Amino acid sequence: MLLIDLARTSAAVAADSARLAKIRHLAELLGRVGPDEAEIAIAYLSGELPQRQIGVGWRSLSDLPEPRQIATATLTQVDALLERIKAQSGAGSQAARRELLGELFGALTRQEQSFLHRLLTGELRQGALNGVMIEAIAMAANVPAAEVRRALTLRGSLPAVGAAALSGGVAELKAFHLEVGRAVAPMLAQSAPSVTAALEKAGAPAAVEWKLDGVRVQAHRSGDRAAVFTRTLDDITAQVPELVEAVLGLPGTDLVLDGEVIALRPDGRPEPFQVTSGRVASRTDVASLRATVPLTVFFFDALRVGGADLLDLPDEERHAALEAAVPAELITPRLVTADAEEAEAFFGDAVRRGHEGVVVKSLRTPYAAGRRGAGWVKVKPRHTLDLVVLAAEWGNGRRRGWLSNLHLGAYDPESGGFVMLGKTFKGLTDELLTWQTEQFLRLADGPTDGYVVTLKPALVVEIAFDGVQRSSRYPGGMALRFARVLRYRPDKRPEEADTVAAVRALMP
DNA sequence: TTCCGACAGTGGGGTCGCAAT
DNA sequence: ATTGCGACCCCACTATCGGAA
Repeated sequence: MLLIDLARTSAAVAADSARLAKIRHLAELLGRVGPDEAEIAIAYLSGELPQRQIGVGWRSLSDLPEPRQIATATLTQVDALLERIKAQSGAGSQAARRELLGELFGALTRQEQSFLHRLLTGELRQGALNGVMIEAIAMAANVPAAEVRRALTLRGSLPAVGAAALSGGVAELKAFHLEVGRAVAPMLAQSAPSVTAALEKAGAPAAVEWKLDGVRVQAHRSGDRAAVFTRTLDDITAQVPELVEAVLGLPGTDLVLDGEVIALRPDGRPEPFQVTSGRVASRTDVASLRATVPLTVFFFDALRVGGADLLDLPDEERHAALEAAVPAELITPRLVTADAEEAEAFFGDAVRRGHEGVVVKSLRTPYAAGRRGAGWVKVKPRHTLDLVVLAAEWGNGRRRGWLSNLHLGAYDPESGGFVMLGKTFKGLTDELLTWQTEQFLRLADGPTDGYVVTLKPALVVEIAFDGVQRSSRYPGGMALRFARVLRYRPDKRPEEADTVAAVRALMP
């Protein structure tokens, strides 16, 4: 199959806003692809690469050769070149990658170049990723979507699952099983503004567990071997020896456990997320780092214990299996209750201990991997500040033509100026985007045709955020975490905005 | 007919490792 | 030694479609 076939299908998918139409376009193409190219086609059309990452981003893709007129590149040829690019490493590799990219793009037409460029930068923007592709595979292979979804959960790779569905139908899909040592797509949580709201979503009685501000881990043990995976199924076994030892120290020899790894201070309180994140990401000198920034693991779910797959069991039974397999000090603190007041108190206690909040879990839901079902609902406290809009950036995609991304600042009474604390684009409705674009263009303090439009400090906006963290990027040495717009405050003048000192007081 | 679950898109800050400068 | 880039850790929120109610 030719790359141009995929590029044309992608264009058709992007042109139709209806989900069912997108699915039909994708299924039609999958019906034509041969078995040896099915995985490549499925990967590309759901915005992935079979290689996962190849060390090429937006910067390496600047300055590409002129396109050709005739499309001749096959999927196999493109895949082989991407494989060669990925294989480049060491001194001179950037130039070598650039040369191979030139060779690759020089063999493509304009439409193919555009498709591959967007694919490599992760910006396919055709309105179809995994979710839609699952349905398309089901349609093309004439199998139930639920079977495709189940196999994906267990296998973690849609191209592999899709190719199996296309070649062997339901029978081949049913052959996928949980395999110790191969990561399962992790279950995700919805969020709610309060514990009471979360209890309503999950249904009482429910389990309420601490939400730790660390890194999600899936630990596998088979005999005397252990492996640890992240949320995106990356293998981080070598970076977390404490966790490996903890798992190997358990009595069971056939385990898959879900949990969170976090750096705790000697007094037991959690380090800021930045500390845990840096520790987990470090691959050099892990041995000495574990002495200074030790990691602790807290498990909250069990997917396999003693040779039995638990995915389809309700939470209550999985947790019982967890308690039987793992000592209490390695299990996330948890309260089962139907009482909203009791749950609120548990939440308050977790937050006072420095944790991020809680996750409220239905006792009845199976491990619905890879989907944000109402089975798990997270609750976190929310801070707010009134800040001043210092500048705005023009939006992309569906936000093209709108000033979208806000630069936010706190008031500094000493200088009479404003100190930038970060940016946000979240929480804005189309109506608000239209309104603010109009306002910003009136308040522009300089040219409005660049990427950033600087404003006269005049508008105050109420911002919600999760916390203040240390920053080397911003002049005040601090930045907001997960900032989002709640509403504009036309009743406030910029000098009435919150001050730098008030923000500093929120630093951990 | 209305409601709501699931998806995709639109970007945020921080950290590490590596190659280039 | 410093800088830029790619990859990945954490992520919130709105619009939209289409099946559920």
